[in-house]
Amino acid sequence: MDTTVQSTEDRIHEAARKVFHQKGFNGARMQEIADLAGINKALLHYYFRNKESLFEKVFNETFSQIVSNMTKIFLSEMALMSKIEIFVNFYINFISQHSYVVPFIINALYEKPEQLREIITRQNVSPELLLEQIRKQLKEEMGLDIDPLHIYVNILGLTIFPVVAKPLIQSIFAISDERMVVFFEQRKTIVPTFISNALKGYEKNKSLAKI
Amino acid sequence: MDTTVQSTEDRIHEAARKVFHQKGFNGARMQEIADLAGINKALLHYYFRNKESLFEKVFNETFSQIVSNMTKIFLSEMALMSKIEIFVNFYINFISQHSYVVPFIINALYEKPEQLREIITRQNVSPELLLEQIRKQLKEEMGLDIDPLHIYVNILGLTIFPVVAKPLIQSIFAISDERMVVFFEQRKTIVPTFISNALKGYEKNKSLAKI
DNA sequence: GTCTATATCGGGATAGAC
DNA sequence: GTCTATCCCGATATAGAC
Repeated sequence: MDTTVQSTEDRIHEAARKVFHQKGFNGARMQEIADLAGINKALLHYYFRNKESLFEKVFNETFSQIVSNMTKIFLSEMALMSKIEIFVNFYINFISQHSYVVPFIINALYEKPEQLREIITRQNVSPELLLEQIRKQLKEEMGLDIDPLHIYVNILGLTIFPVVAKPLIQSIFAISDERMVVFFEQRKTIVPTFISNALKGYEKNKSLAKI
Repeated sequence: MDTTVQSTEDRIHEAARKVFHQKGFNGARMQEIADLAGINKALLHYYFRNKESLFEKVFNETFSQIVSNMTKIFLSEMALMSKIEIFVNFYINFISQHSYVVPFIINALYEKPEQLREIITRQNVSPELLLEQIRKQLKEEMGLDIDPLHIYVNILGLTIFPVVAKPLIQSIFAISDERMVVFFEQRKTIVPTFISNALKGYEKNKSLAKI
């Protein structure tokens, strides 16, 4: 018995993930998913009633993966700047390898906001812990009373935006694929340095730090 | 003669912009565009051969608007930090009012990279000037030899990402619409300060500034 | 569980009258 | 230029045999 052979359901699931990630709900074709899974369309509907339910499954899984990746490093026990370094490194690698994931989530949230909103709330994410942890570390390690949400969003923006907007940046600045690889490698050190500099700036100018 | 009444072509054009921006190419329906323009589908095809050509028109216009907004402030004659302040202020307002525009462009570039790539190159954007200008100002006003592309991308990421990812952030952190408005108002001052701090950090640590 | 065949419908595009 | 009617394909979904 060959355990490397996945069950049909798993193959469908994997194929659906790939196609939905790349094409989005509207762009995805059930035929393409079936082909990729090595089955026919009828069998898709045998396992999943319809396209919607298959999509929801993929969205749920992907969303929780994203959130988990975005939060778990910051919930660990390390110095804040170490967390930032690790996060930036990890995330640039992760999104480079799965460049479709974040646009997929963002796009999905624009395509069907109301349906997905409730799906998300059902996932009981607990971001309060995360923000509280960051607030505590900003205070204790750097003496800063800054809104942790802004700092966290800054970290995300500096890390995620360039990867997501890669096609846009590449088009505007006419950058080759090879130079883009170098560019993202550089960012693994540039971004943490940039953030570190910014936070140190607040330290010696604490009258402005209170936001 | 009422000059406030647009020509049919203009009404189609405006309707197409709205629908494509919100739904993307695959999500958009010719019927919806026709309804919004107050005409029927046949007339759409009379003015524009097919969906593709109508989309291209919208994409072209939107893309050049985005690029123009992204670059013109930095090509003017002001201190770099003033430019950054103005840019962040302007862009947070602009994207908040047109929240679909950036996702539209990014999504479009993922949906049909090869077709759009050539359309973009035809627009002869000149980003070299922009980067050269930023490099010059970093050097002359702050004594920094930093890659201007990274700094520029940082500015974009800090400004644009939170607006684009607004639905995501709002879902994860369970933030009300009202608090989001406040959040973006705060960012108009927080982001320039953050950037200013970061750049000042390079100044007094120039051994690390060379990237 | 898996297949082939088919129903059904939505949506882009065209024909042709006015 | 603008309309109604219609074509036609592609895509989701289902029926039913094996």
